[in-house]
This record gives sequence, C-alpha cells and structure tokens, in this order.
Amino acid sequence: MNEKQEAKTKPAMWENSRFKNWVAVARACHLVQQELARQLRPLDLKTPHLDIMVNLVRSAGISQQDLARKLFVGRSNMTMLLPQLEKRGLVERRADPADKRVLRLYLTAEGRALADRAIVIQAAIIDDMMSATTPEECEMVGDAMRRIVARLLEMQSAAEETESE
Amino acid sequence: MNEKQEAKTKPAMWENSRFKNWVAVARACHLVQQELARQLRPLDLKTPHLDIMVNLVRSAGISQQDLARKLFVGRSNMTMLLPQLEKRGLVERRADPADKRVLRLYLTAEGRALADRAIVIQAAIIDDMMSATTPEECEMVGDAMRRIVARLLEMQSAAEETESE
DNA sequence: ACTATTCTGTTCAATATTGAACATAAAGGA
DNA sequence: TCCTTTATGTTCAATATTGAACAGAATAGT
Repeated sequence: MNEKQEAKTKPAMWENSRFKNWVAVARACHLVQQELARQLRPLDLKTPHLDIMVNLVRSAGISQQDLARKLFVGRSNMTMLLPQLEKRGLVERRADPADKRVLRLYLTAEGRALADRAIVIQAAIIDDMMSATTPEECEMVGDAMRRIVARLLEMQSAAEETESE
Repeated sequence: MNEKQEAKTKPAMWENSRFKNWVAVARACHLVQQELARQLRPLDLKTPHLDIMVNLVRSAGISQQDLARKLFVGRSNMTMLLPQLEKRGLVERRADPADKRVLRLYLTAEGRALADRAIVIQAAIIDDMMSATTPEECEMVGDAMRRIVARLLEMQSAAEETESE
C-alpha cells in the first residue's frame, strides 16, 4: 500500500528507502571502478581487461561467447578487446578443432603473471573498503545481492522472450 | 593440472568472502544498468541522461561542475551531455550574472515531465528487485554501502593529495 | 593595481560499449 | 541429401567517458 502510493506520487521518491539504499550501492560500485582504474594505471591495464583476465584464470579455454555471457557484455565487445590483449602477448586465442567457429581463450605465462599482480591490487581495494562492514554484514550483503541478481536475470529473460515474440 | 596450479599460486582469491560478495554487488549494479537502459529506450533516454535529470529535479540551478561532482564524473562529460539535452528542449542552461564562468542548469517543463516518467520506470525496477530483500536487509545494505562510499572517498582524496604533491 | 593562482567550462584525441548487419560453420528437419 | 535454422565471431557506425591542454573569469597575495 505504502509502496503503491509512492510509486504514483512523484515528490517522495527520494524517501523511498529501497530507492535511496540502492543509490548508495550504485555510488559504491562507481567509486570502486574509479579507484581500481586508478590503481591499475601503472600496470597499463583497464578494468575491462582485468575482468577478462580474471575470468581466464579460472576458466581457461572458454569461448569468446561464453566469456561475454559471464561478463554480461556483448560479443562484439570481446572482439574489440581480445585482439589488444593478444597483441600484448597476454592472451592466446586458439581455434577449436572440433568446432571451427569458436576461438578458445588462454592466458599466456606473461598474462598470468600480470593478472596475478592486478588481482592483488583489486583484492586490496575490496578488502580495504569492505573492512567498513562486519563479517556478518558482508555476508548478508552478498546474499542479498545474489538474490537480486537472480531476480534481474529473470527480468532479462522475460524481456528477451517478449522481444522475440 | 591447471586447477592445481591455480590453487598453488593463488590461495583461492575466489574464496575470500569479501571479494566474492563484492562480485555479487558489481554484478547486480551492472544488470540494473542494463535493465534500466532497456526500459528507457522507448523514452529515447540513456541512463546518463536520466542521472542528470534526476539530479536537476532535486537541485535546480546547480552548476555543471557541482553536478559532475555529485555524479562522480568528469566536467567534460557534462559538457558533452548537456548540450544534447538542451537541444531536445529538456534542460536549460542560464549564465549566472554574479559569476560569468558558471552555467546554471534547470529542467524545462517538458524535461520535468519526461523525468517524471523515467523516474517511475527506474523506481519500479528498483522496487521489484529490492523486493528480494527484507526491509531490514535493505536498510543494512544501504548502511553498509554508505560506509563503504565514505571509505572510498577517503581513498580518493588521499590519492589526489599524493598526486598533487 | 598587478600578478599569480585557482576555478569553470570547453575542446580534442583515445578508448569502451553497444546493436545491427554480416559471413561462415554447425545442427536439424524434410 | 538439401534446405532452414541456429550459433560464433567480425565489422561498422554511434555514443559515452576520460584526461590533458586550453581560454576566460574570479580570487588572493603582494
């Protein structure tokens, strides 16, 4: 009831606690990205590159498509970014003999070494800022976010179905 | 083989609960942005435009610089985006008579009307996904995030000082 | 009053990201 | 087998974002 009223009446949107609290989440995300970008500058890495490399550490041999899906970005984005990393000798793309369409991705030794250094930096930032929470809070935030992600993925699938119809 | 190497070199960064939980936060933010962008498409609005207009609803007459600071983006970003909104007749930029450097920003009636429609959409998404949390959780997430933001702003100021020195 | 410094907004080049259209490879159905 | 559909990666144009360098206006120190 309260929520429905708020949704209709314009002025009190900022006192909607869900709205207000989410704004804080978005702000935090934005600032983390900026801080990470700043600290990665000496390594000549941008955050999207790090995202890719982090995933390759865990999922060597993944295809570009699957990597894009994991990162929630478009395939074309991978097509743009991966050749850069390949030219720097950080990533290797090997054709899959079984399916000639797919390119399988691997970190080189150099890529792995750089990824390790970058991950240390990223973990340090996260560790620092998350020390503003108690372990219980941190866990609860994570749980809540995983449920929210699940809900958003539902919305996403629903939208895709509606669109294809 | 590959997995054993991982376990040795990196003592499982992925099991660091702070890291893991933050990943969920980042994923949620990313997906919200996408869902919002999709639902704003019919209004021909992008999320950065909405961010600007939302802030102008609350802070009419703000300067470009102050707006950029509120949004944690560069001044040049405002210089790029605002003329677009001005040409569409959604935003007005008036020179400040007291200080000839600054441009003060206002929503037009049309801009206000469009902002209202967009805000309803945004609030609906947030309301939907945050319904995956209890009110207590939602409040706790907000509190934790505000502390994290404060910590990140400290890091930011520290970095700026170090740089200027 | 004058100079140096700071502040506001702009320009510009570089990069990230997206969606649509495309080409090729694989899979499925008749 | 042949045709249709689906999947993977690429190309391309459009847009967002940034940081550095800049011009003009205001401020402070002298």
